[in-house]
Amino acid sequence: MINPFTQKLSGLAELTDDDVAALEKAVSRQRQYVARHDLIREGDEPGPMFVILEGWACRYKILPSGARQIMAFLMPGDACDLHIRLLAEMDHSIQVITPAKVATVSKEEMQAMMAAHPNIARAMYSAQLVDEGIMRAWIVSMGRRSAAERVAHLICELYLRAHTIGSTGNGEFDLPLSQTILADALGMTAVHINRILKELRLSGAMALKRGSVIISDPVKLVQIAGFDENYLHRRLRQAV
Amino acid sequence: MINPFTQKLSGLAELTDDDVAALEKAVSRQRQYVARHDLIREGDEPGPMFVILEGWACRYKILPSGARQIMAFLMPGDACDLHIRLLAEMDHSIQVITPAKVATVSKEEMQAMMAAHPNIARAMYSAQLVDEGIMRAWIVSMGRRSAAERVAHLICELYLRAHTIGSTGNGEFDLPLSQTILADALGMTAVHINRILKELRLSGAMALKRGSVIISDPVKLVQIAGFDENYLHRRLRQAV
DNA sequence: CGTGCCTTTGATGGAGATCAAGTAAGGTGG
DNA sequence: CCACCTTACTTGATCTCCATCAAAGGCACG
Repeated sequence: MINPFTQKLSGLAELTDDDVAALEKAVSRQRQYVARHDLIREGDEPGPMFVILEGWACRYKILPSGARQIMAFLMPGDACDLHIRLLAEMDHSIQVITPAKVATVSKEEMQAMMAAHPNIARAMYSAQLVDEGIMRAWIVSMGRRSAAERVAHLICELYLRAHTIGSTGNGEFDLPLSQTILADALGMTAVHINRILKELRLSGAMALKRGSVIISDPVKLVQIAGFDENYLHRRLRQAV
Repeated sequence: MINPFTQKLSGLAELTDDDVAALEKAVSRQRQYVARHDLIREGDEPGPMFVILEGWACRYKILPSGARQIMAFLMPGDACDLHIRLLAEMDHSIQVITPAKVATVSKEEMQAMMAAHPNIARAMYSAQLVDEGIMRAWIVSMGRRSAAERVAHLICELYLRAHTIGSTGNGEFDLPLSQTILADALGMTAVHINRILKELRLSGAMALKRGSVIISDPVKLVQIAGFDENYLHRRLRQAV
């Protein structure tokens, strides 16, 4: 089974066998973490780049009030923070949500690999652009979408992202997020998320169960969310 | 008078005279735009990189409902979208807010400059990381801060950003944003922004007038906002 | 077989949207 | 210089969405 990092990047640029071999080698330094382990905390000095291989993680920040805001979800294949070593300290924390297997890639390894493999560099840059697009989409959701639209939009996004790493099956996919975590990501309370989920379930659009989502009516869900997948850039420019 | 792009990048990496000369040359293809001109629209194929030299711009998206969400402000010195050519189409639009002078830098020029001037490359990557930090901060604001906190936080951010390009003077700075635009950026209505501004004015923290802000009590404003400037990364790592 | 965490449901209050005017300031043409 | 127009700002009344508080049930895990 190919690793999800390679799988994701191969969707962002043409990779040769040589490129693939380099990627496989790059993620060979792996560690297993228990759920809720912080990979790095706000204020820490950035270290190596993390690549999620199994499980989910998130970027988050705790406010003085104690409230938490999740700013991004990281799923298998996602890498954090190319070039992060340029900064003196992290402005947010990264935590594993589920038990997770994570690889670390040093700055030197990364630089060498990107210099020797331009396809990989291109894929990494595209991945970063997509991540920025996702952040912008989150800003739009938080600013101008209702609670139900926000939930539906997030589920659409996560479904497509899971799809590109091959972890979906006919309208269903694993979503190891508690309602509390969804609330922290969408800027709501867990109680309200719960009501919205009930609403969406009754509408027949989707149903969230412990650990997985069933998208019973994809068309309706997309319609509720006002979802346009363009920001995920699944269709990239051919010749650059 | 040195151009603001050079000024901003020189705060992000040590630049030699040679680097500065290259930057000055890079932004020599300039054009003037009238207020509200779209530099590029959602769906367009990405072209050259834009560098704002005078005036302000913003990234935004229009929802099916007609609502607008602004996702970023661009002020003099800010560049848009390094590597954007890797994507097939824009997932958002960029519009000039005021009359503005904007330079365009082709992908080839940019690549040549970054290859020949590693300091510039480092500064550009740092700038991109800061921009990502700003987006994350916006997500936090939208998700977990009250209207007054959001406004105060944005003003703090814009003040510091304006400060690094030298366009502030003792607690006052130019802010050419209408209340409608602030509303579109902060996910509120113009009416509500107006009330919040009144509140902030009466509290003595700050006052917004046509075209400029007076920060009468910086300590109070920072306190209202819960502002921590770490995400702007004004202190960068020395040796990388 | 508890004992926590997570989910579900109800009741109530508040922040902010919406609707509806009205005021002030700048721009333009006569 | 004045009448007109446009754009931005200000204020009030009402309504909606979502947060908050409270409590009970369910599921997983030790």
